[in-house]
This record gives sequence, C-alpha cells and structure tokens, in this order.
Amino acid sequence: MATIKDIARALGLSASTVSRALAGHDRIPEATRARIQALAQEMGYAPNRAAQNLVGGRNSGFAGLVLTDPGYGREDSYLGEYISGLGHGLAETGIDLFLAAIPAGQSELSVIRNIVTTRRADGLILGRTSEVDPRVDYLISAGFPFVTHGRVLADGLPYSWVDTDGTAAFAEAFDLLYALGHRRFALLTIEEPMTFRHHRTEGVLQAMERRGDPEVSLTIATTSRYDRAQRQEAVHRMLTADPRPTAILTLFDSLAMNVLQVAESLSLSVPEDISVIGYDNITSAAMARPGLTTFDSDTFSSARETGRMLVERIQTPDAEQQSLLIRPKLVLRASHGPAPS
Amino acid sequence: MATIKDIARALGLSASTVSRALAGHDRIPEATRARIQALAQEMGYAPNRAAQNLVGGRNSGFAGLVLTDPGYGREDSYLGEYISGLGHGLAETGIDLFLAAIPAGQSELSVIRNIVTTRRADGLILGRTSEVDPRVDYLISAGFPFVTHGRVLADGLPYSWVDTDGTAAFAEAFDLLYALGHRRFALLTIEEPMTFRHHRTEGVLQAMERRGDPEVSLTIATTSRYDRAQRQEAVHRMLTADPRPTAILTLFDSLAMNVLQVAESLSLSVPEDISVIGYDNITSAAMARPGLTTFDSDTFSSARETGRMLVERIQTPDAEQQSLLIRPKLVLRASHGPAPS
DNA sequence: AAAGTTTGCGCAAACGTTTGCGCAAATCGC
DNA sequence: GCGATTTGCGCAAACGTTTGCGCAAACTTT
Repeated sequence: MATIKDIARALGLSASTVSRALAGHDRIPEATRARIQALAQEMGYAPNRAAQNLVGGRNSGFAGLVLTDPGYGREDSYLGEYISGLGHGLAETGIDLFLAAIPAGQSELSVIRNIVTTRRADGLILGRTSEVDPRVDYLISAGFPFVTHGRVLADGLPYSWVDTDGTAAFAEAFDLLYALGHRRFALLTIEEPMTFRHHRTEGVLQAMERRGDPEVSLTIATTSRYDRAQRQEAVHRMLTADPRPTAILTLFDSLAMNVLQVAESLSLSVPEDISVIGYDNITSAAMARPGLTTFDSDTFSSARETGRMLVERIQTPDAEQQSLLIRPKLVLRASHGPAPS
Repeated sequence: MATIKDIARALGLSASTVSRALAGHDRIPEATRARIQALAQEMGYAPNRAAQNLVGGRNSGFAGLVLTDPGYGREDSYLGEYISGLGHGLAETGIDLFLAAIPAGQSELSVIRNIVTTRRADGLILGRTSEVDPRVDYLISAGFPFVTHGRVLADGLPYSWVDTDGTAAFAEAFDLLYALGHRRFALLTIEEPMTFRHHRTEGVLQAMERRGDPEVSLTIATTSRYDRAQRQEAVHRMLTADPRPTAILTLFDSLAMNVLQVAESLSLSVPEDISVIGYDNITSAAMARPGLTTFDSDTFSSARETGRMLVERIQTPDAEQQSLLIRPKLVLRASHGPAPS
C-alpha cells in the first residue's frame, strides 16, 4: 500500500534517501533515519518484494522446501513437525517458506532448475537424498544456496547438510539385541538407493564385524519403499523363513509396523518370538501394541537447524559449508526382548 | 535468464508483441505466435514473476497456506496428505504454495493482514476455523480470495469453504452404539470454540433426541486441545466415574488414543468394557490395538478440492462462492462392540 | 476508387525499488 | 582562511513485464 515515494513526499526527501535510510546505509544522519523509520512504521510501510526482487535479481524472500509426490511425508507426523521446525529456523529473518510440491511423474530436477532460473526462491531445502544425487550436483554447479536433509554418499562436496547418525544407531540396536542373546538377525531394507540405507546398513555390518561371532547370521530383505503389497509379501517371506530370524531391524518405523502386523497375523508374538526395532519414532510407534522400540532424532530441532543453516547460506554465501550429524536417542518400548531359547 | 526482450530481438519484433503473443492476446497472427512460442520454448523462457507482479499489483503466483504454531498439524499424518492434495488442486495453474507458518505468540490476524497488504500471496487457505473467526471477517471485508477448511458458525457469509459433515458422522456413531445396546454415553470434547466442536456435538445431541429414549444418558467432558497432561486427567476422571459410561465418542482420534491408553492403564478392556469411536482416521488409529473405529474423510481429495476452489476464487473473483460438505465414511475396526451387560 | 474497417505491430509509460554518480554544503587540516 | 575531505542528499537509470494508444498497411464495403 504505502510506498517509499509516499514516505519521501511526506518528508520532503527523495526516494533514494528513504531507501538508503531504511536499508541502514552510510551517509544518512541518525536524526533523518529516525524520522524516516518512524514514519514508515506509522504508515505501515512494507517494501514491495516484487520490486526489490526485480532490481536485484535476488531476494525473493522465499526458501523453497522441495517435496516429491509419492509420500511427501504423508506417512506420518513427520512433515508437520519438520515444517514447524523450519519455520522457527527462518523466523525473524523475513524469509518465508515456499513449498515446491512436485507432482508425481514430473522431474524434480527440472522443477528445481526452473526455480533457480526464475529466482522464485533464494535457497532450497532438499530431502530424500540418494547416494548419487543430481539435484545436489546441479545446485552446487549453479552456485545456488541449499541445505539437504540427509547426505549424498560422496565426501567432501561443498554443500551443507543435516542428517541423523544411522550408522551409530543401527550399531547400537544390533548390540542391544546381541546382548539379549539374539544371534539370527534380519535387516529389512528398501530398494531405492537412498543414502540413509547405506549408512544404516553399514551400522549393522560394522557392529556385527566388531563382535566377530561366527554364530551370528544376518539376512537382508529388500522391498519397495512405497508399494504396500510388496512390503507385506517381503515381510511375510521373512517371518516364515526357516530358521526364522529372532531379531529384526527395519530401516524405518513404517516398515517395522508392517512386521508387527504380519507377525500378529501369523500368531507370532512380539517380543517373545521375535524382537523388532525401528527408526524415526513416528507417532504410530507409540500407539502400536506392543509399543515399538525405535530411535528418535528430534525432527523439530533438526529442522530448525536446517533452516538456520539455509539462512546462513543465503545471507553469507562465502561462509564455510556446515554440517550437522545428529545422534538419535534409543526409545525403549516393548517390541524387543530376550532371544527365545 | 532469457527475457522477453531477448526473444523480441532474436525475432526482430518488439517486446510488446512477444508479450501479447505469449499471453494469447488478440490481433497477433497465428504464424507469428507460433514462431514466438517455439523460440520461447527453445530458449527456456520463463516469465519473471517479480516483473509480472510489479506491473499488475497482482499475481504473486502464490497461494498461502496459513499454519499456526501449536500443533501445525504435527499430531499426525494429516498435514502431509493435506499438502499433497493442495498441490494437486493447484497443479497446472502456475500457482505455487506458500506456507505462512505463524510462530507461537504472534497474532495470526496481523500476519494475514501483512500478507494481504504486501500482496505476498494471491489467495489464502485457512484452517482451524472457530465459531466466530476474525480472520474470515477481515478477508471478506478486504475482498481477498480465500477458502477455509472448516466453517464459521454464522450462515450466509460470502466465502468459500470445504468441511466434513461432523454432524452426520457423530449421529451415525451414536446410532451404531445405541443399536449395540449402549445407553450410558460420554462425549470427550475440547475447550477451544472451534466450529467443528459445535457441529459434532450437535450430531450426538440430535441423534439422542431422535431416539427419545429416557434411559440414554450423556456426559460431556471438556479438555484442552493441546495440553497432554490435562487431557490424561480428564480422560481418567471420565473412566473412573460411577457409573462409568460404556460408549465414548471423542471429537477426534488423538483424544480417542488417550482414552485407549488410559483404559489400558486402568485394566479396562476395549471393547469389552467400553467402546470408543474417534474421528479423522489418523495413521495411528490403524496401528493401535485394538484398532480404532473412526471416520475417514479423505483428506487428500478434500484438500485437492480446496485448492481448486481457491484457484477459482483467484481467477474469477466474481464467480459465486462455493462450498463442499464431505460425508465421512465410517471405518469399522475393533474399538467398539456390544454394551457390557 | 474512395471511405471505412481490420490487422499487425511498435512506442512509451508504468509498477516500486536500488544504486552509481554527482553536486552543494559543511567540516576539517594546517 | 584556503584547499581537501566528508556529509547529506538528489537525479536518473535499471530490473522485466504489461498495456493504452497510435499508426501504417491491408483488407472490405459500396
């Protein structure tokens, strides 16, 4: 509504002076700045983002969160908490959140490219990082500010990320179950080459190797991340194998939920017959019976940190890249117990 | 990157012609339009939103989804599914989703006012409507396009909304339990004057009245929507009352979850001792044991319709206001059964 | 073939801001 | 008290579009 020119006219100044005063530039005396700021306040002046954006070619005032369709985060409470955290990380910076919801079938990379070239956002937040991720490569080469939630496999790439330490957590889960006497392990994992799959698997393998116990066996079962029927079938196969594993680690909670369900339908009791441990601590994990033992990595604060890191990327592009590895906390519930004898 | 001027220069035309051709205006011969469009395609031209916005004062290209902090939708899978649906409703319109995440303690109304005056969005989507909602009043008076998810209590206000038919659903729930022999009912509700509270309560009261059975009793217990401890306590009081209700209706699923938990801690079995019915069909409702009987209102498609309605509001502001009342489907699980004798 | 209409397109202004350059006045150094 | 520097501020251009107006050429009508 009110423009810089209105302020200038009212004060008998030029638009340039008002602009500079508001931006806190040099060579504007404190008294003038104060008058200008007071009037701006009074008139409810807010800079026109479009105009600012146009002149500078930067500063759209938006941080884009890229979400892809299958799933989006629909699985559980995750997204709401994540957005809440991001909001807090961006608060007070004048940067708003823009949701780039990518329809199924559209190339995520082309949408990202479009956002970058049209400057629809000043920076991006990427989830679902895969081991080799063209989005990351592109954004680095374009020199565009971004932060990923999750990593790519290659080390040393110049980008900022926040991730949870799946390797440590899965090693901890293995050790916990080993200590309870379990020797026949199974890991339920996914087909998609997400980086977290690598890290979490690595945790189990490392812990196993450290034990060096020849009695320990591990079978790895793979299923699709999204196809429900295929998931059920894979779990079913795993639970009817002979010999049956007694300790099941799943890559994330919703897979563990499948295990709980199939076990129930097979009249296997958890944790008496099999122990199950998940990862993520989704809301359902607490509601399930038995309650699911899992790992919690505080989505809210990790999202907040992601937001803060992005702000830093945007505002001081030359600052060093940051990264944050969060150690998830084991949440003990009732889905694990001593190995059956 | 590529601008309209680049195209004009390359074709020996003026910027005006290119602009008009791309916008599909009159008085541009088909042949010229085709040439222009082809080159635009080839050069990867995308209009600069900031410039478009600046000239027209409209058309920021964003639809704002207003989310307030306590909760946001963190409770369950709701938000992810909702956003997914909205994305589909806005797809192909060139309108992106902008998240107005309102920090706790900030006035939602002032944020909305700011968005409207700075034209940061072309339209808004509002959730959490309360019986009397100043946001709705303000947006109507400002003539700003918006759609609410939920209604206000007053009828006949000129705005578009999408809501679920809580009245019908709660009447159905009552009837179901009545038919199973239940006579001592309880309704667990919230303190906040949300409109859905009114409608859902109304459903129970109406069904009760229709029966006109003097043996039926209904106690209504009220608790805070967000305070966990208070919720537990209210549920505890309800389940230790004498005589204890045998049929418990809760305003939404997460309250029903509380009932399930407290019942378990009191060694009451569901559904043998008490029946519980929720509303919303959150993910945990399926995972809980016993599975929660509840109502599902297809968040995804109602969000998609909300998105479509907003597009209509934005593009044809003079079109009639629309509304959509969705009849939720009863999802039968294991948390309800015959009244204990 | 003259008058009127339509077609195809360009000119230039406008949207609200930022910023390089410049200029007069004030202040400083000595 | 004179030259040099600093301070305070304005002019005007630029960012990429859209759009009212106008004009010449091409058609149509009579």
